[in-house]
Amino acid sequence: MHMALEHAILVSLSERAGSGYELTRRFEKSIGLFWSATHQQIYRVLKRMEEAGWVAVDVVAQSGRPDKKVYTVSDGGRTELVRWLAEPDPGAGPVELAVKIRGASFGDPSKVAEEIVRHRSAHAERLDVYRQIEKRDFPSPSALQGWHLHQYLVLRGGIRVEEGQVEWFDEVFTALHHEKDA
Amino acid sequence: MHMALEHAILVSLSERAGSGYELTRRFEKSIGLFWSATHQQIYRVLKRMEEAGWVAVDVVAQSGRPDKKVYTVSDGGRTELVRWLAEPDPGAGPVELAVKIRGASFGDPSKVAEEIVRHRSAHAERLDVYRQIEKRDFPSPSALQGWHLHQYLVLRGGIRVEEGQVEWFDEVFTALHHEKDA
DNA sequence: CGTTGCACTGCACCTAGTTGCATATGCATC
DNA sequence: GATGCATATGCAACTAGGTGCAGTGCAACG
Repeated sequence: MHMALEHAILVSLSERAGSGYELTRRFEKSIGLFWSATHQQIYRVLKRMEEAGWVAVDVVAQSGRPDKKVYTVSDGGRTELVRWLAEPDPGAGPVELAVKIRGASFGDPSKVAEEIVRHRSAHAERLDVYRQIEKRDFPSPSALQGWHLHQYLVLRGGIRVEEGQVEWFDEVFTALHHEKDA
Repeated sequence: MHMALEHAILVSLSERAGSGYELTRRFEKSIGLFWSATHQQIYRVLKRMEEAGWVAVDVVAQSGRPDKKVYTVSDGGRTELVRWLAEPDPGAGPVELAVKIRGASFGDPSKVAEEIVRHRSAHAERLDVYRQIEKRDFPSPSALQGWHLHQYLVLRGGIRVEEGQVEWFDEVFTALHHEKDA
């Protein structure tokens, strides 16, 4: 699962321009509820993004503080974000999808909805596999002990995670779908 | 979130001895339902573990196939596994905890149960924070549109994930607790 | 006036992990 | 007999990311 920090930063900067330092704070809070990135990584990626022409820098002098480099998404960055939002990514995890959802307004939300549908079915299939394993290997769970019980509990974790994912995807799709109509 | 692949391998090898190749297959399947590791990484870690005296190697000649190196957990490895299973790790994610649960029988299951309780409360707290944000920032979700809607949906994802985690932790704790009595 | 502390950026080094390639054995298949 | 596939191991090079350290500027505390 590659993190695609670039795109998370593009989304965040699209919402509001900011410096590397500010972005670090944001990743510690709202975005970073499920995502973490050190300032180092952010500075490095910002540099790379600047070289790629995805962002523009603006050095801002501040009173009482060192200068800061405020980054803004440039045309190249907007184009890339639109491309990425529309591109199917079978390897994307919930975190990447959350970034796509959060950035949907900066591209085509219906494309994001399509991606959600694809992932919903992938997770539904996996959930099905888990449930079949559960039925086949653990027909009477209350009798389990030791090692077998522990294996069962881990499987239960997988089932709960997938259930949650599928329900979430449904919620997201329904909401995006209704929004389209409005 | 460092993966602690060493410990996952220790657990897997405790269940059954095997070669690097076999471990790679296992990580693709049962364990790797939520965990991935390439053969490269596994070979490298096995080498490191051998040097650390956690595993012992046994070269086995096979008919019709190249030789394989079968790894077994040694005393040093068992000690380390017991230590790791009992050690609290606030930075552990659900994946690491799943490994601990799966390996509980090779250490002290009640210590693992304690760790589960700790994480349960951490996730319950986080869930509470999310729910407060939900109530405060999105009092009437059905009216949301665009960007605000998308932010809300991501928050919903976080809430669902945490809910699932907490429920799972409860299930695990209850099961481990009953097992203790039996 | 010195120290502490925050805002802000950055370098150098380390670890974990992936990708691509190499190599060897033996089977089945065309 | 060649080609391809599965088993089995490994090296070399690369990427992503984290850790440690360092420096600047200014403000507030004592």
